Amino acid sequence: MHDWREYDQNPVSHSAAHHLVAIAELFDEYGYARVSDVARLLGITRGSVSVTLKGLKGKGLVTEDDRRFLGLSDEGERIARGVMAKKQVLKGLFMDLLGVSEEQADLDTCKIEHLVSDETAARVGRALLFLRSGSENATRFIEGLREFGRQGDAEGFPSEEVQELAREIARETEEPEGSR
Amino acid sequence: MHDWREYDQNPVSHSAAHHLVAIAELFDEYGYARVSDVARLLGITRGSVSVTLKGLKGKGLVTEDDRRFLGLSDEGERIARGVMAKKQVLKGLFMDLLGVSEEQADLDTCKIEHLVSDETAARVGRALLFLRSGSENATRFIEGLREFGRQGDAEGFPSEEVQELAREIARETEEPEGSR
DNA sequence: TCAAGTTGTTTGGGTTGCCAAACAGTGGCA
DNA sequence: TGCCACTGTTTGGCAACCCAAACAACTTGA
Repeated sequence: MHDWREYDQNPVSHSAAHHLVAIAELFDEYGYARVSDVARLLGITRGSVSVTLKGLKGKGLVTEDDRRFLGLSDEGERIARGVMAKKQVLKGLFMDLLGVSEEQADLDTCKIEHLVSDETAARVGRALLFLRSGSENATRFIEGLREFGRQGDAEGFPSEEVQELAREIARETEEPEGSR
Repeated sequence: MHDWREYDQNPVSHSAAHHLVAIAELFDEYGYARVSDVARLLGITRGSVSVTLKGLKGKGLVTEDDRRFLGLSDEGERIARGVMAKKQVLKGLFMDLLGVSEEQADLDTCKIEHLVSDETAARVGRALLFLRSGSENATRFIEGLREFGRQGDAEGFPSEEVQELAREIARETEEPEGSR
């Protein structure tokens, strides 16, 4: 169906995404962002940030002031906002719908935020808006799920129950051979 | 809250996970797996597989026959089954709950399957089981969501609507500074 | 004013994971 | 028997990323 290595064929790498988001966040909070600030926020050295940003400037995603203040181009801004929005909606999905703790949701979304497609993220957003619309259907669903969740075997992963479910889904979608 | 670079502090790398899953899938389908088979399935050279598997053998995840047939140790098997199950439940979540196309769901899950925590994956599994339990709440929710989904602006990502939602979630969870 | 701290850059090193190419071993088959 | 196809391994290269360390160019405060 497609090549499994598409995982790193994204518009920007995980690293680059974090650099862009860091600049956006620093700008939002302090009104400016410098190499050192980005390095501190990301927990890496100034040298690494300096090199990475050189590349991002080359790609036209990051700009630099005459006073060494960093900024984002329109495209860089768009990417950063997209990644930030994806993280938030995924976090909302995990917490509000699935009942995952905030700590865990944060860990999970941090890893996948930049990998999820726009389409899927948009749908997650819609689902979340629906969930928050106060619809009768939505609230009852959540209640039902919470109740249901307390029943199953909560031991480890994957539980036998979940493995059976996984096999079932695999049979249904009938992945053609060689797709991964 | 935690270091953003945890993204690559996983028990096994994305690459290693795919090698293990490939062996499991080949074994399921043909009853055996060799270096060449894995290479063909993953679309990389035999040399690369040879080197990677040397490492996985060293970690005790992969075994080798006297006839050069590959196998998985208990731990390797556990990891492979876990990743495969995660992929399937996430795919189910995206398709059945969010209405994402199979093609897109496949692309998305392929990228994140090995990154999602056991806890979150288990909860996704429970939600999916609930969805398939035929519960009145579940089916009504899906219907309501489908209807709701047709209303919003479907232009690009992130739409203004979704960005607003993201900001809202961010305000609620109130991420402490320096968490990324 | 001048020493001390901060800033951004450069350089050499290390890791992971891929490829291409060269080898060597094995099996079939004419 | 000898050739061809296939298998698995090794080697040198390359591209991302990271760090540590050394620099030069500022601020800044006593």
